[in-house]
Amino acid sequence: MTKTTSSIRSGAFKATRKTHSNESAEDYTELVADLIEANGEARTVEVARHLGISHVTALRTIRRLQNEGFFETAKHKPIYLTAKGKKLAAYCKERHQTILQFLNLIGVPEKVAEVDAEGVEHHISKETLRALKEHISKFAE
Amino acid sequence: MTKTTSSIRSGAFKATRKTHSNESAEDYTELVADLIEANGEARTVEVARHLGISHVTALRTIRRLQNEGFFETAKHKPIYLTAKGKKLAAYCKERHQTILQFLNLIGVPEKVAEVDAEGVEHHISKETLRALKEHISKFAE
DNA sequence: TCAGAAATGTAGCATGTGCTACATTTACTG
DNA sequence: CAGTAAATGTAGCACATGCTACATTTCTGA
Repeated sequence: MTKTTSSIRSGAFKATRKTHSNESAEDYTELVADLIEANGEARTVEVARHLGISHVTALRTIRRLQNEGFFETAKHKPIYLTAKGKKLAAYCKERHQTILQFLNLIGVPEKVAEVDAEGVEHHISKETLRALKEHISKFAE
Repeated sequence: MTKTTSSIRSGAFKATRKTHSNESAEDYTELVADLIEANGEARTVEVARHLGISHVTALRTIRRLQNEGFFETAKHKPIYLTAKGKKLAAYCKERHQTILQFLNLIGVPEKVAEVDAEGVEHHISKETLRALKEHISKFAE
């Protein structure tokens, strides 16, 4: 019994780590989409302000995400979303709303729900999202 | 309207980042508890195997968590949990079970549920956990 | 128009987490 | 009890993300 009775589920941990590396893409694209909708454009300082980080960190990450094809931007210019970025932002926004709806449904206070949704959303698979939606509809009857 | 119509909710992002820094403590203590329960002791290589990472990475993190008061260990010796570590592990284990129960309840396939639970659990507040439990009981009637 | 404010950019540092390669220590087995 | 396998440890690298300090560019208003 050297193999341990608890099964080795390194797969789940690996999956979580992989998801982590996408979190910034999800947060940034969604935020940039919001800023564009609200202001017509998204600027680095605004992104930094909303995320509560320094403008330098925001700048560096925006550049990385630009290289990865989520943003289009140029020196001293605003940030725009590519098609890829828009798609991701739309998906994230909808997922975020669904999670908030669900947390609201089960009676989680609004402020707590906002924080939890922010942390949790990156780790919700399409299957779970679908299940959540169905579950919500049952109650909306 | 330079302030942006969308409210600035940097608080939620900050909270998520803070939670992130505790994720390894949660994963490691829970895993070490499982290993001790199964094998009588926890060794670095086993931790590494279960997490799907190299033993070097596991070693370094275990050391950090030892400095932070979660583990007791010594060179070439097994890893044990401090009272602080045991408390955290127990809380995490129960939370994990609750989340799995909930995902099962709404019909998420087992394998997907395992991955989602692993990713999500670190971001579930006490309030949401309580709400989840109450929600589950309603259905268990 | 031009000076100061705001935004952007660069340099350089820290921490956490991932890796491989290699060294040493411990444990097992013939 | 010696030799090898397994476990542990060290050195040194990478990347993502956080920071401050300082430089440069752009915008804005008197």
